[in-house]
Amino acid sequence: MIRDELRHSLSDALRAAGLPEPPNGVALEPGDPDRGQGDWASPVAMQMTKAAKLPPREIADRVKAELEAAPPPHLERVDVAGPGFLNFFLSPSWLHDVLREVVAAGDSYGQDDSLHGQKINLEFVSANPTGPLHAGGGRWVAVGDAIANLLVAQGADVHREYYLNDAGNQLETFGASLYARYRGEEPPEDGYQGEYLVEMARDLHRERGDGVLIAEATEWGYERVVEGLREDLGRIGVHFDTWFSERTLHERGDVDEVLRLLGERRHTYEQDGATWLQTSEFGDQRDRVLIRSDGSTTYLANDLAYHRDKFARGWQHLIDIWGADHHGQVKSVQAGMEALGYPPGEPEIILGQLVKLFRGGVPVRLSKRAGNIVTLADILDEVDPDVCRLTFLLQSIDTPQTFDLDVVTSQSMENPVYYVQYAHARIASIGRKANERGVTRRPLADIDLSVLVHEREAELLRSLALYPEEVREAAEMRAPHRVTTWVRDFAKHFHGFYRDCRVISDDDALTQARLWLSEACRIGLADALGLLGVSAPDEMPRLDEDAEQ
RNA sequence: GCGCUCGUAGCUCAACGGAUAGAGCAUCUGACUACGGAUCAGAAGGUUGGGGGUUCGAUUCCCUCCGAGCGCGCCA
Repeated sequence: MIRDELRHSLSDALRAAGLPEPPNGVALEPGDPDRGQGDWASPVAMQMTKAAKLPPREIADRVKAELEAAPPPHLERVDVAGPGFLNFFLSPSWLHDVLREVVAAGDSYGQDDSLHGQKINLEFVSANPTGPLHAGGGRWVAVGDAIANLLVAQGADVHREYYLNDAGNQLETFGASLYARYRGEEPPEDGYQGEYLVEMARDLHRERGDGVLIAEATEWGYERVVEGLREDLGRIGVHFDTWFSERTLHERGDVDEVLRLLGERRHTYEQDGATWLQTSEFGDQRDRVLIRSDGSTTYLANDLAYHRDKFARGWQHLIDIWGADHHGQVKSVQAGMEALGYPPGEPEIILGQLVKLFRGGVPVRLSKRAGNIVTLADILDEVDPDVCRLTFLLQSIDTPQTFDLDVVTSQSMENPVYYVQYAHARIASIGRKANERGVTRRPLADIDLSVLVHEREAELLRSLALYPEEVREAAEMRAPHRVTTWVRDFAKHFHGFYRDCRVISDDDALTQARLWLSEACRIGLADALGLLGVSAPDEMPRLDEDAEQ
């Protein structure tokens, strides 16, 4: 990796110049060649002004002299610019090395081992089993799966988990609503009004006839809903390793065990007939109830038992993805786990802002109970899973997403998935064309890459050089949209290259080099799309001629 | 009232504390007798909500005000 080599050279140069090294490491960033910043740039001289008690330009000059005395690979020259930036100008050969690195790594290019061997449990979606997944929930499906992919790419052992809240009174309400429909009555006022329950009741009648009891209806409906959840998730290509039933916790006495442990550790107290947990001692806004005065346990008590079980099953780090509407519970759960003796910050909670659904610019109100829902399945009926996923992965989860059904379901230019996939399909098309003409790629070791000097080619290789670091940062920040941003940018470079640089030509040497460059691009595109859970097609349907009016 | 999150081009969004804040869409102007035109190039578009502070340097960190979303139950 050229970046590491340059960092080492900088460290050596600092030492040789008798200067200390910045405590948080030598900064080195990609430069902008168009602005005369070279291929790489370091602000290290500005970082050191205080410690070295010297003006930044002078530090930079000294470091520059040392760098010239012992130049790093590919170095053509170092400039000192602006307030004291050290700008590295490299010969194009550094980019040719990038191409070789990409091809050598193959499909593992972009992978790293920063989380090597870590056993991580990632829980996401976990929508209540009282109805189908709604459209907005698709965000957690796409984001969760992509984060799992990112963690795996960093060497972690990742377990995807879905928590089924099948022990609370929500399920009872659901059962009562279904039962009411079954008997041809309206659901209770605070029950689930959704149309889907009418259909389910009809099926229940067909399968089991008359005389079904409410408990039986509830179980039948619950199983039916879970089947539906699995099916919807399967359609978008997401599979969970574990579907964990909350009931398990009660049946095994795990909740009682947690209550006993918390009491033993003297973190609980009685008040107003209820049992409270001193979560405020661990940073929560106030204490929380564990056992109600009627003797039942709260959601928090059950959740603590659940997270304790995840650790007991051998996972070293727990990550939950929650919608921002649950942010109020973050501290409570973390405080409870700390009270149980687990490390602070467990589980790690990734909060995502919610999706605002629009149709033709008009907001769509969603409520499972009111029965006015747009489901994920509805979206998948209209667009393929790739479009659905990428749309949810376009932006940071820190910002609320506006998801316009009309825009997403139209094959419009606002939908970047085609743009990116088209780049991949073009590469495959080049391969097909080469075959037709009897052109085959010779071993890379025999190819002279020095003919790759076009600015379009340089752009692609620069972008590929930064890719592994981009993936690592995306994993660290739990920010899959960074990969989306990268791949959109990369696809743009590829389309530009394709336009300006003919791959298959009469120039055999150039053809060979460009075929290998295309292969490196294919590797990058396919890997990034894979992380996002989006397919990388070799062909795409042609748009109709008259589609542009 | 308290807490969490957010505020960037007309719209949707990017930007490890780095140099002249970038893309896409929309608008306008152009481009191939070509490996797939779902393509490419250019123009225009900004007081990064306002004001302070820290820093060599702030969209980014801190404070404050304004505005938005969400949460503040012995619901889950």
